[in-house]
Amino acid sequence: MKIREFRTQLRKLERLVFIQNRQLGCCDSLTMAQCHLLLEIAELKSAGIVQLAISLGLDKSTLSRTALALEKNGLISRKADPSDGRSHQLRLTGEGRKQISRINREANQFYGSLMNEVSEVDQDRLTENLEELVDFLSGENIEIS
Amino acid sequence: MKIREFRTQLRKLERLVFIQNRQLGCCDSLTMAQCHLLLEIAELKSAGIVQLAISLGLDKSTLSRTALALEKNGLISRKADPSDGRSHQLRLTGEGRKQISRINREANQFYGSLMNEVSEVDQDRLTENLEELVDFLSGENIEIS
DNA sequence: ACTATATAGTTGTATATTACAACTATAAGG
DNA sequence: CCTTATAGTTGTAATATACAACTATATAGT
Repeated sequence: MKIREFRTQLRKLERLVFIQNRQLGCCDSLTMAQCHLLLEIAELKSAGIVQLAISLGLDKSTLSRTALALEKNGLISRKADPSDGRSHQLRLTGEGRKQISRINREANQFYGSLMNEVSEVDQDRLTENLEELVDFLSGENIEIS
Repeated sequence: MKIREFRTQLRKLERLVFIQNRQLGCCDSLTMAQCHLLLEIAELKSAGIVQLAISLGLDKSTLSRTALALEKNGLISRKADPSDGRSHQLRLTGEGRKQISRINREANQFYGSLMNEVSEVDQDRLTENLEELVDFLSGENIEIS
């Protein structure tokens, strides 16, 4: 059984990603939590606090405060949901989109320089490996042949 | 270029691992940092604060305090290094080893139940995939064929 | 329509995680 | 010995997070 080896590697990966995230530093102007939230809002286009809390696996109070910080920084805006008086939809502002570009540029540079070290075939394989792992850890592995 | 896809998946993996770690909860008696440190000491058998700080990628002050907590909980002991009066070697106590067993039992159960969902061949492939990713992200990819 | 319950979000509070800087004590090289 | 390097601790501050209590709005049952 490979579980022990698997777990050891997973811990290594965890720490690597932690350290790399800190080095990338989200352009030095955002905290990590803010950066994660910004990227998630970008992905969902428009979302409320509770929805974001669920999709990031965090408490809604945490998200409420992090979103407030992003709003103060002018990176997102909130708009009352006309169909539900309790809910506010969060969206990127123009400045938010610029920030996303900066984050992407830095991250692409970092991961791009790693990718340049390996062949195109390996690049594809690494990405597939990663997807497979994500599916596996999500418990969405039923259809892996 | 697969970078964008790769990064998206990496963020997903990050959150998955974060949430799963919290659910596993290190047997409800340790914080996550303490759990990581305990596992690292188990791996190194015996180590000083600075060595652990380097191998975990954290500041020595952080490790100093986390180690103190583990010591107070009776999970590790420290012994003055006879060859260097500044250094203290940290080691697991019997209780620490028991805790490690509990952590491993819980984690093996969790990952084991995921592993049971896939074939043995896939289990091996997933572990290899993970190793390859760790090497890639470490920048130790020079010899990947 | 009225009341009970559920949901979206905010705020108060506490804890954990971490880094940086300043410090003490010991080591090692000249 | 004197200077510099290293191991570890302590003070301080920022970040990250959860849980519980709260407000306001929505929805369902009667």
